[in-house]
Amino acid sequence: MSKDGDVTMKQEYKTKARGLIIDYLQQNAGVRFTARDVFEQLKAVGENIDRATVYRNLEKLCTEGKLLRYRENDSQAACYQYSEGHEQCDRHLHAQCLSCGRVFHLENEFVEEFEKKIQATYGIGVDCSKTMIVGRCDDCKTE
Amino acid sequence: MSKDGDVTMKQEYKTKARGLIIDYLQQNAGVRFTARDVFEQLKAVGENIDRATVYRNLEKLCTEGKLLRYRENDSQAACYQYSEGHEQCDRHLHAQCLSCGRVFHLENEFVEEFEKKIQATYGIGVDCSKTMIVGRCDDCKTE
DNA sequence: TTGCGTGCAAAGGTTTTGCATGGCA
DNA sequence: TGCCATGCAAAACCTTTGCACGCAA
Repeated sequence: MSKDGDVTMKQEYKTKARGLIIDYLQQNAGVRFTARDVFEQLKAVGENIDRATVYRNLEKLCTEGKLLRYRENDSQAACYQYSEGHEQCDRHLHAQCLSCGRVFHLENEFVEEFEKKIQATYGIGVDCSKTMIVGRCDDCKTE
Repeated sequence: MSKDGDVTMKQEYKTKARGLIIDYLQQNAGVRFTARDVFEQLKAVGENIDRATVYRNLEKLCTEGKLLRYRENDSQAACYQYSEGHEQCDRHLHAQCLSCGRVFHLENEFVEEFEKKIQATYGIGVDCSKTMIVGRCDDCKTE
């Protein structure tokens, strides 16, 4: 009888597919992408990794907190972003520019203050991994 | 030659489908729902409104600003919420409990403060109509 | 009469799932 | 050997689109 919270760690293998996908993340750190992007990029360089494999790996990385997943209003596909040096993305809020797609990590005191006030005023404990502040960054405002 | 920004108002008809959909919104004010929910509820009461018609009407209501549309991380389907008395939803932020689905309208001074600080610190002008703070409300924490 | 809204059907894109196979430890 | 990851194929969903028809103004 095994449960999710099992003490024994699930074993993991280093596979070609996973390696290629992680390479993709690192080469595209800070950039928004979809599962399709990964799939097609790998295909373009002659690596035939299956769609399902891409989805399964991205899902896993999200679960581990290494990858940020979110959805944009105008797109059916989920977006992902990998950020080198931000591997605890479930601990702080994020904001995204809907024009250039960049994601900013709001690791700031006033943001924590904000979360506390939301809790105090509305009784809502904010879930950082599922919240995305959306707007437009200064670089894109002049466009 | 007509354009989107035409001076002449597009004509609108009062139709059965639209009436039924607006009824649904009013009966479900403050509740999160999907296009599918609307479709199935109408079907359940014997009203065979087409899926496409539901989508088209919801889309239109969103464009008019009467309806809030957003996407949750874990669902492929878009979510909608109608709020009686909150017809200027593009002016304040919202927070949603991912357990019960309720949406809270953050019409509060400290929220505006927060938006200003985001602008000042990160250079991002927050778009309220596309942002959803996600978390868990007190009522659902005990569950 | 005019033109918008609807129903219908079909297509397109995204994501998941079951199963057999292959490969790493 | 044992078990996880992958590839493959199919299915499930969500959403959009084109077209012809009906109905309100």
